Amino acid sequence: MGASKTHIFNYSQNTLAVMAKVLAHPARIAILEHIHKHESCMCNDLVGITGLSQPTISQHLTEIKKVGLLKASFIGKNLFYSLNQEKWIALQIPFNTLFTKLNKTPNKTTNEN
Amino acid sequence: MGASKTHIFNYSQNTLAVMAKVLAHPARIAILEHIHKHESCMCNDLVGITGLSQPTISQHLTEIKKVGLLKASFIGKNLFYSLNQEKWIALQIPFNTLFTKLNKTPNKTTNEN
DNA sequence: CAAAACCATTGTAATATTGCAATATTAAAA
DNA sequence: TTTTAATATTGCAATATTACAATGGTTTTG
Repeated sequence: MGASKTHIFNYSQNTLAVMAKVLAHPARIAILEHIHKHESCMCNDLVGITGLSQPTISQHLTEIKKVGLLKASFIGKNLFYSLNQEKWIALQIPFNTLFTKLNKTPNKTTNEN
Repeated sequence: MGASKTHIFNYSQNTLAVMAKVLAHPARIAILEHIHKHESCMCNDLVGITGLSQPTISQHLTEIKKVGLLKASFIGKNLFYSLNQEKWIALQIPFNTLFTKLNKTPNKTTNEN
């Protein structure tokens, strides 16, 4: 069937899965790291750095943009991408929520999810 | 071409991507939450809870097992899965490393990745 | 032993993802 | 206005993922 049955699951589960998917490719992690390290980047840089083709990089950037993690702005004449810090912080919340929840021994007396 | 060019990227990037991929499906998040909440589970429970078929659940469990997040043990006569707490804690490290690294304004004087 | 319960595996189909060549598109420079 | 550059989009091919029916292997019950 191929398509995930997202309707079965709750909002938190689906949201976290979407965020995780963005981090689920090493190129996108490398892109995020590079963009942050250089504060921003003219994204043909990424082609040279990764060795991936320009359309492939563009595609990965689109995936990262889709969840709002990138800000685009002109510096002088060129378009630069930079990390949307607010979104980056926000992204950590569902991860940390799950991390914390599953760290502790569950309390049987409290409610269900 | 369809296959990720993992050789282009470094160990941390590939490792994090693999971990993220495990969390990149709501069913696997639901499974992890359920297993933790009930300490362990007889995994036909998950079929009833999610509405996914038994082979699909089994497949997702295999994915989670592959990264070592599950421990299997017999309780009485039945096979129960439980969360490998050590692995769960360990999984958080690369995520938090990336989270923290990209939180701060990068220090231009320090070294490259 | 036969039936039932549970789970894994296999086979198959549908859809998604990854990647690149070719081709737009857009904006600055000549 | 043409050329150049940077990036986006389209089209296609290869591979991966998701899902389930059918089947197989175990173990427990009857």
